[in-house]
Amino acid sequence: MPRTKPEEPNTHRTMHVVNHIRLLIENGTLQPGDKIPPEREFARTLKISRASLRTGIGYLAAMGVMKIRHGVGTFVADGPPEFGKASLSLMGALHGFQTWQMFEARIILESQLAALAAERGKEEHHAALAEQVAEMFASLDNPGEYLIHDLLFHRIISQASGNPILAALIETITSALYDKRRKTVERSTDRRESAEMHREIYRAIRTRKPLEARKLMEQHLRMAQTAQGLERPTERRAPAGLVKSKQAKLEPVS
Amino acid sequence: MPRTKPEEPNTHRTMHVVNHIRLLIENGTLQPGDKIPPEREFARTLKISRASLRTGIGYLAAMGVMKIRHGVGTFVADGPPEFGKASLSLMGALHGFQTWQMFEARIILESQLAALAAERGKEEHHAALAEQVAEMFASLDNPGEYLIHDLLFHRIISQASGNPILAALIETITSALYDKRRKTVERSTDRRESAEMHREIYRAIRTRKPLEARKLMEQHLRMAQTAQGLERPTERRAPAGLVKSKQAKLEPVS
DNA sequence: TTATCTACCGTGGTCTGACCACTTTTTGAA
DNA sequence: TTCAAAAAGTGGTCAGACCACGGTAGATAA
Repeated sequence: MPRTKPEEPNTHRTMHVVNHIRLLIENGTLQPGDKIPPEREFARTLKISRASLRTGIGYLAAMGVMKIRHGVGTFVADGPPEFGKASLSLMGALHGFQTWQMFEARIILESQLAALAAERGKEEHHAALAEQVAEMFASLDNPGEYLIHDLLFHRIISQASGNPILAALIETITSALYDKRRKTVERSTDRRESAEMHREIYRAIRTRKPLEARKLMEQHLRMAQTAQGLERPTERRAPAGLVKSKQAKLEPVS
Repeated sequence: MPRTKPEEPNTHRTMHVVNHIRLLIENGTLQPGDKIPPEREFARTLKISRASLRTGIGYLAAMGVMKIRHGVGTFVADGPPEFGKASLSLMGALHGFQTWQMFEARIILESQLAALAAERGKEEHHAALAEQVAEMFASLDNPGEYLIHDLLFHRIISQASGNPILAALIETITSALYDKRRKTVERSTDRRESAEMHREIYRAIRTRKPLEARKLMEQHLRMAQTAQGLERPTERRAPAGLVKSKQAKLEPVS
């Protein structure tokens, strides 16, 4: 009789909490924006200590599934899907992500997203895009306002693409890029040019021209990249031996 | 004198821990694979309770930055960069991700990744790819073994792309897809065909033909998708009113 | 009556210290 | 020498108390 362990109430309380909440979400009991019971009460319900419950909730919060508001309560995340805010930042510190790499990822993803939006976008998306373009033209002299509509424009395209996973990926990268972007002081003429590019993208999407939408989006983003001096450093390939910077070491694929 | 608060030892202990460890990583004190001090000791060092320290560590672990091993210690994650394992799964439950959407994201990302690898791949990557292709041909009759080399092949391409962010994105999606994939019983003839496609992709990368590499990769993945019956459901667009399934509701862009 | 402030309450945040569970290392007996 | 038992080291859980924040209802002032 090697091991007789019929019941195992162990199995990490953390995951117990995570799975429990996952079930509540999957079966519709918990919807985005909903509030979960207070910690003390919820802990009693699950028959675990409040400390363990908090560990599980913290886990979910770290991944952007839950939003905790001190003194108010804990809620299921609403708004656009997004991976943990600090996630990219932390991973960046660990693996030496460069800003130009974030931009490259964004260009690749968002260009494709624009093409998908052109294929699948619905009338409601077209209307929303048109509105944002109009708002952009209306706020050429208000950098803060302009930026908001710029962000919304891109977010609507994400939704119109019909692929929430790609949308979430983009959202994560964009939010990480946002801080740096905000610091850039753009000239009014830049904004005008930018607004017109957005309008062209909108038209390509509305008239369902995926190839053109992709091309325009890529062009737009490359221009934005250049404006912030975030291009990929010129490739000066090492002749023979590779010079490894501190974090450039190649993962051994374990 | 309304408020005299020169020092603010508050600022969420959790983030305090996160930032502290982030700094240790950024300045090189902590490298992937390193072990951090025992909780009791570390907590004393940071002048916080062990409970708070654990909250912070849990946060980092949730995002895949730290790996906790009960009875052994807590370590900085090594291996390929990857966002939290359960992350996609949780987000999927919350926003109704579909399997075909995961596959679509993978196709888009990985095709582009193959193109980048063809542009930037180094000799070491070419060698590693060749080895995996050889191993694949050598294990046509061993599904488990074959799958390992298949995964490694794609992972090496990720590294060769020179963009660790895109690599991390792919890694996350792939690992989420892995479980479903493992269940599929593939025929030996399928594997042979698959292996030959991999070889062609390898050749395109080695001879630095980005367009061809992308095309082949896309072709390969679409075939894999079909083999598992994960295509996008045929678009039967609703005539007038849109029928919204439970999770298909459009985010209101907040 | 209306506006404002303040005290209270509910909720998440932190602390303490004890004990449990898993691994690895050491010990000591066969 | 071998191997099983004990000890040590580390993360996991628990309990209960108290702190900090945000919202709100009642008290107070205009």
